[in-house]
Amino acid sequence: MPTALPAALPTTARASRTAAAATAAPPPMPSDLGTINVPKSCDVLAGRLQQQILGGTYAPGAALPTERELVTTTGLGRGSVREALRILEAQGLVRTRAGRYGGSVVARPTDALLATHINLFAKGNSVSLRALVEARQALEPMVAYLAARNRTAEDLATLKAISKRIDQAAIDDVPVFLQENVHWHSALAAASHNDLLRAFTASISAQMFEASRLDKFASPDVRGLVTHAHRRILQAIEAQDAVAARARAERDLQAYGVLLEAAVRDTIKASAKLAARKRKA
Amino acid sequence: MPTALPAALPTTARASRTAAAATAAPPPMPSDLGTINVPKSCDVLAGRLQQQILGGTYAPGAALPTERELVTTTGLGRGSVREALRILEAQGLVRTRAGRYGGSVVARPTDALLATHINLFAKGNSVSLRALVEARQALEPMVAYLAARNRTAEDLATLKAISKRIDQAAIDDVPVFLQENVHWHSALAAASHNDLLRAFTASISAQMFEASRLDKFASPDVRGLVTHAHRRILQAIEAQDAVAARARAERDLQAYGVLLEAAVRDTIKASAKLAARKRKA
DNA sequence: GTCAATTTATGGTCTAACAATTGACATATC
DNA sequence: GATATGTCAATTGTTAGACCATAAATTGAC
Repeated sequence: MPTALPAALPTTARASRTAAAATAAPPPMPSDLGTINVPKSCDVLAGRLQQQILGGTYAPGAALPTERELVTTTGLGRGSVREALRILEAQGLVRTRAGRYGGSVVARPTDALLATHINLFAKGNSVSLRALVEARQALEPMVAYLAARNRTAEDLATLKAISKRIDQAAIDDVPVFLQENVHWHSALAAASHNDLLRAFTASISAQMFEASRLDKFASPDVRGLVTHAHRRILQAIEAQDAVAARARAERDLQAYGVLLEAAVRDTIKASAKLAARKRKA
Repeated sequence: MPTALPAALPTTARASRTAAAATAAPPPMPSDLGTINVPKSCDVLAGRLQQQILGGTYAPGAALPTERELVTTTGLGRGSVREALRILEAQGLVRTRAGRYGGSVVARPTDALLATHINLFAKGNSVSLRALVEARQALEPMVAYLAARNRTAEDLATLKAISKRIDQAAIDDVPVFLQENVHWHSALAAASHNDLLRAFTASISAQMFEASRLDKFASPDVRGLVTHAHRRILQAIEAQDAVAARARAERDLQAYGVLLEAAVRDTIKASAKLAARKRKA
């Protein structure tokens, strides 16, 4: 028999396998045991380790016990231990390396990982382009505001360099233009010095990049609008005028949203026309 | 020898184990092979399945092949297959059940799961309360705006019910007050009918709830301010006046932020005083 | 018809073994 | 001495096989 583990399962770990009865915890009625939930051993271990990592028992960079140590201390099999480590790895809390002096070390979840998860959520739930644009309209003005307030000289230099590359590419190199555009938004978010907004923005920018590449939404006049908007926002950030930066970001995003909606409408019309032609033939 | 798998690893799966050389892809210089990255078989399988799920090969609700089928079709061992499934499970893309006619079925990543990952990111990177408040200041006005525009009659009824409960609890039941407060923000976000904003808001609300519970930040006057703010926003949402809803959310969040900062300053002062007293003794 | 026992395909878990990886150390070569 | 090269050992990576636990379908008793 596998060694019995104490039953507490951290709530942050993962969704429970069986739906909770009615509204959350069942009241302790006499002889009315609530729905019983038997967690997987790997989930329990992952949850425990997660608690310890977040609780500071293992600082970032510190080495977790080796797999075989975990096997002996927990009484679980190596397979279960490894599954637990894969879960923690997917959460970005550990990094595992093979070889002597290898093993699992505690890590901080990266921006990129959070962006991946946001991406999965959006794709998995078929989040509309409209919702994406709305989220960006919510975030970017605050990002611009904070960037103007908190930017360093280095942030400003980075933004200027990217802006220059965008101006050059806007003339004739659409792929580079779009790519550098993503960089601009990332750099802006970095300048805000707010990790959460930075991660949110990174994910949304990446997704809008995909969308605009697929929908071929980057006509010369849109490119002109974008470069102009960047210039104006950059000026406000250079002057550290937070209120102006926010106002300009708001206005330009509104214009961008209108343009995008028009483009989407056109695309839909075009595909409808195409479908009609197909029906005729 | 383990069966050789074709080498393409989807970029969305996980961070690569070895750092990429310099800036992204190394140019194809003669005899300059880039850093070689040998992925784990479970990561490759997880990536493939992820691609198939997102690509529509398996629709939500559809059953994945059984573990043993995957073992035979991929040539991998069962351990690797199971590790891949744990990764997908952590990403919220599959749900696995034991027993006959059990197995892994494709799922949509839930709000709660995304909130968990945002939570891990914030905790793992020690994101400041200030950053949290700023993110909320960015999101909530847009949420209120959209809620006023998109709310259904049902949304409105839910918000009213919660608002009533908050008013009652504000008088003397602080824990319930705080908990219902989280519900309020969730319901508001739900009324916006924007999945992304809903998930973001849910995570941030939950984290602020924790923070305010720990910091005992809920004095009677703060509670009064909050209930008043909710009433005003609710009125705008009932009237479907999006602009007013946004403006009120903005104003109230600003006030809230100021109050919170003052409270944090007090807490710091108090703990400093305490430390000073300890040094004396 | 209802309920309990049985069946059986599935995931959950452990053990055991070997392969692959990788950093440290020792050795050889110049 | 400096720089390759080889060897070693600890660790993860991976497979194989067995058995247990779970749960839906089926069967059978009443």
